[in-house]
Amino acid sequence: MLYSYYLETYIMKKIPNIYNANCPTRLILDRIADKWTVLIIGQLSSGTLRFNELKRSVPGITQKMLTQTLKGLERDGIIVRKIYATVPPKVEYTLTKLGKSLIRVVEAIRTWAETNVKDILQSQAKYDSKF
Amino acid sequence: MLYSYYLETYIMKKIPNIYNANCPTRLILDRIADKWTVLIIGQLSSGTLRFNELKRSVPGITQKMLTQTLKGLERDGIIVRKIYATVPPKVEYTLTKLGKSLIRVVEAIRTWAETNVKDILQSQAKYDSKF
DNA sequence: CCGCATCCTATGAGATACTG
DNA sequence: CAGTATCTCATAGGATGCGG
Repeated sequence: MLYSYYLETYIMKKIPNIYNANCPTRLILDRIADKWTVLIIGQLSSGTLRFNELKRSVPGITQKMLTQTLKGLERDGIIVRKIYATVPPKVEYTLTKLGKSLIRVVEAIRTWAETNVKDILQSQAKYDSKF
Repeated sequence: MLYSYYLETYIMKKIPNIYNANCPTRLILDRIADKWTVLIIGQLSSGTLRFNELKRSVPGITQKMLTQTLKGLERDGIIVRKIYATVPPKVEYTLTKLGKSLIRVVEAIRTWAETNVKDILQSQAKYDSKF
């Protein structure tokens, strides 16, 4: 079941189906579109961080959302979680190779966004002024 | 107010602040991460379509979400809306130049997603099997 | 044909309090 | 320190019915 999309498209040689909720593009969009994911990856891009270091470096994030997002990222293989059985406990989060390659994707989006933000904001202002 | 981010970063020469909700990257992520936006842009990439043509070509979309998404895209200057004062009414939607350039961004995401989906799904399966 | 208005529900996400 | 658990509220999104 987990592999249904993969089976469909890669093994059975069908074309990717963007309308499928398991479509890779949708999978990635849903992940990076998350409110906090990009911020967390941004912080980890400079190196390993502990839980509370991350919490402090991402302004406004709650413990719940940090935990939740980190779990999802670990599940996707984008970060690794290393636990030290010390007192007090210590947990480190590091980007994997996969996670590091994701930085470039976000950069591409940022480049497009920054070159076009002026047009978009102007279009929005023009649209809104009609009402 | 609408231009606050733009003023801050481009006119006042400050660096982009990804933590600001008006940050261009966040603006674009929020737009393309929308459940339907990518699908609609995908359909329009092959040419102009009418409202009900779009509705039929995007399986599962409701009238509400189609209207809502199209409005947002028009507001952002990504599509243009042309109304024909006929009976029955006819409304056509077409990608703007800006909208067409967005296709390439989505393609970049798709490329990354498709090259890495296998690893991600395997990581997820491995993670889930632990519990 | 192309919507808008309304109601309803599920999920997302913040605040708060508690534990190994 | 690094979480979990629960409560609550806001929003997104689906279903349905009406209107120009």
